[in-house]
Amino acid sequence: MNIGDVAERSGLPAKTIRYYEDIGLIRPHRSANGYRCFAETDLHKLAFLARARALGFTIEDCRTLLGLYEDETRASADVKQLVQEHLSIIETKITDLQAMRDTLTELVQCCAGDNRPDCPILRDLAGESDCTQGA
Amino acid sequence: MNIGDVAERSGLPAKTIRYYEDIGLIRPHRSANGYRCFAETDLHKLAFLARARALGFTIEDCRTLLGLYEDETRASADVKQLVQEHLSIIETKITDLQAMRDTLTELVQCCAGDNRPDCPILRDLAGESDCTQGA
DNA sequence: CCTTGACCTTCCCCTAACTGGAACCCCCAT
DNA sequence: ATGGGGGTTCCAGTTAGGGGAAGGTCAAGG
Repeated sequence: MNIGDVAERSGLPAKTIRYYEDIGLIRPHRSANGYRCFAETDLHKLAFLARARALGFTIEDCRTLLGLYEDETRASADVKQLVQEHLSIIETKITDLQAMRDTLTELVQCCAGDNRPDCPILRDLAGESDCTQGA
Repeated sequence: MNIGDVAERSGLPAKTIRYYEDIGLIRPHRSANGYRCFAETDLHKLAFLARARALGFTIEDCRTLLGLYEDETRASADVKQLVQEHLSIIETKITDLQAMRDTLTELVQCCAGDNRPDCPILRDLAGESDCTQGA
């Protein structure tokens, strides 16, 4: 298969696939004309990577996961631990974003949103006041 | 004030403050010796930026917000709209992360996490099976 | 007067994970 | 032979700074 075919079948852009080769995640063969020549196993790996990336794993996590996947003697505990660490990073991000959302929601509710300049959001950012009353 | 003082008082690293000058968010004066010389208004702006950044606004958002803050003829509607757009980006991120979390949580629960190689997480990433049973 | 240490300056490279574009090659159909 | 749609490499840019080098400045102490 050429890169266009695996791109379509894996759902990854060709650019990304070349990048993954660059950083050593995959090693497709080359045809006589210099084109990358992908086997089914390469496509399989790319699909694996696409799914792992979609679950938010970093590239380095993906590298590790791929290594574990190919290691028939792995311990599932190693996989589980990696995933749990990733999960806790995600939980932290969610918590942080929720805090932002809550604050911003409150600010938005306090702002008249008309054509007058008075704005509790800007006052808050300037540290001048709480949201519910004027400066 | 020198940069160290405003760094401490604004909570921003000196590096960040220099960067903000680089990209035109602030314009501190210079002393005769070439040192940046910050007025209270600069410190005020930096605190504004620190708070806006902590709420997840991009640097470009911050630039716009600062412009609105300094524009006495602004309409609060413009501020509100910017914040609402930012909010919807945050909501999207939260939703995405929650979806990842839910999937990963399910996968983790299915994995024995022992020293055997059999791992439903890897099977899932490989697209081989659902989580609750072997391949 | 000299030194020491803390502070400041600019400059350049590095990060993550790609994306866009330029310049060029290859293959097939007309 | 030529046009279009593949493919190739390499370079630069993205966010929001961080790390560190090489060097100027200032105040205190010996």
